[in-house]
Amino acid sequence: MIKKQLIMEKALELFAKQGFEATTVQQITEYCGISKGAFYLSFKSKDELILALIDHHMMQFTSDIDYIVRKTNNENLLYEFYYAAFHSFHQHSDFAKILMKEQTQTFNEELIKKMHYYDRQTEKIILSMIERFYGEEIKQTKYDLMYCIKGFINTYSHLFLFYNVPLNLNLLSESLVEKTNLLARHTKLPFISEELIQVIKQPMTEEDSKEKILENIQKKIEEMEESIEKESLQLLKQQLLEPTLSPAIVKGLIENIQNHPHCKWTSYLLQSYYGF
Amino acid sequence: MIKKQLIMEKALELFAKQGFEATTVQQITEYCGISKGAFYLSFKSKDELILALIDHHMMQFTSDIDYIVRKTNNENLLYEFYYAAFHSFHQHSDFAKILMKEQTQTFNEELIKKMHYYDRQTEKIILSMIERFYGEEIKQTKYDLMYCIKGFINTYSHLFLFYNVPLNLNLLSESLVEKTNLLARHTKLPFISEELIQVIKQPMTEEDSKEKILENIQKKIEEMEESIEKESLQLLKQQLLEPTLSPAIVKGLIENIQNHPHCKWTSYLLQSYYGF
DNA sequence: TATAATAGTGACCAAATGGTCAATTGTCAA
DNA sequence: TTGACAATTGACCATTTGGTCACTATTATA
Repeated sequence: MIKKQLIMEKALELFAKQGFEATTVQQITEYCGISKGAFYLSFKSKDELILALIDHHMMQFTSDIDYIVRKTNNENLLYEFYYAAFHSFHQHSDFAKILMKEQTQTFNEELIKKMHYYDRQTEKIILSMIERFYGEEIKQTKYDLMYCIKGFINTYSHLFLFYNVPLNLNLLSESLVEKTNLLARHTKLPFISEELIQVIKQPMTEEDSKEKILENIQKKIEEMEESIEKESLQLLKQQLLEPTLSPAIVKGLIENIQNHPHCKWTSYLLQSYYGF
Repeated sequence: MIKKQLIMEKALELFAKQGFEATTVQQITEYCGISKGAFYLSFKSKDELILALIDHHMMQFTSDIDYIVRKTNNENLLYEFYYAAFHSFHQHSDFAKILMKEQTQTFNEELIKKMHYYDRQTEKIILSMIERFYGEEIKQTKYDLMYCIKGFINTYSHLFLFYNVPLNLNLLSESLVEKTNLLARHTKLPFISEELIQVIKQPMTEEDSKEKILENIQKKIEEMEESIEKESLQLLKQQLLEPTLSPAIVKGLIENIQNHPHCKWTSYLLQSYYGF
């Protein structure tokens, strides 16, 4: 299990530097100081490794951003969002680079699906954020605004990911807040209509079904020692199988696991599921 | 020579669908209905093919956009720019897809350099456009604006490149003009300063030296039959070797070759060189 | 028609890659 | 110390890839 982590960390570095396809299993094992066989004890294939990397980091990123957006009050909402997003990209710049590089690549059907899935999650978060922040004001232009925000993050990330520029996160975030406000408050001419969004959404099929959440919870329960968090998870599992608890209690239970470092994604899924 | 074109067209399709690395020479030759040997008669290597593709299309794109920006009066400048850019992307969507996919990939040092080079050209064009259009007004924020425009094009291109959405180019362009105007007229808080741009520009070294332009002109002269355009090229070549003509005449000569389908890039280079 | 020159073919090659597995090494309870 | 079990190794394999070249077909020329 610890070996798995070592491989993931080292491989991440190599993938960021050379790209996924261009990095050989040999290189990875050499860089880890292990044998080829040992690699295949931890991962069934090279593909499984990249998939695991994507999952690990995107779960982290998505739940982090979601948490920030949830907990921040309206006044600093946009700023905190941008700050958190860029901070995360900066801190995990190797992963962010992979994300940029492999974004639209086509080797692996499953990988594409995963990317799409997490992309949708991010869009959902951004959308809920601007709906809360601007309210009715942006009803007609919210999809455009969401796309622009995504575009800003993408474009400006390049600056510090691929050039070694000194990064003033504070200024960057403030600057983008200003731009976002301008677009939100004065745009009259949206391009992305509701129906356009429907067309785009088509390819998304995989929903977070109850079964998938249960599976996730079960896994977490198994790898966790006795604690309040574990008990909360068990109760939440029961609740999913047979609803008996009141929403307040459920929310409290989710709150309980929120801060456990291994349950961020689980709590994100549950919050999405229960619509909190 | 005609074979070369066939290969480029067919390969473009495959690259767009599967990516460069994932497409084998075998697949290309089969798709063209030729033998492997024939492929290597036209291109020294697979790398040379992708390089040729990039050059061909980026020269086209860059000089087209530059021409549009030059010839359009201020009133419709932004609109025409966006329209032309998206129109070009749409018409050569296979190439645009490759551009997106291989954007930040690292296989080939030379390819990266090429991409950077054309990227800088595009930035130059956008910058000159907004400087002309907004004047002093955006002095402090022009680099941010330029990045946002690039970001808009990137972000919104995805919509029609990777999803089959019906495309209303007119609406899209108008919508982006509105956004651009908002950002240009009201942004007070730039992020990208002059010195930041200098840091980024560092890696660009390859300038369009006189020698490179001469080389290009010579090639065009050789593959051209007798015509006004050829004569103009010969005079322009002379002028580069030994300046004797007045600027007005030079400008006229460039004008002459402007419309020849094979001289668009040459005329772009000359205009850049003479600062017209 | 004969000859030369050019274009095109596809079997073949060396190198590299993801993945396997018999053999070796390490661990630890008895 | 032993021996059973698990972890680890790296030589090995099948396959694929970009690229070559001796040979054939076609076209232009005399």
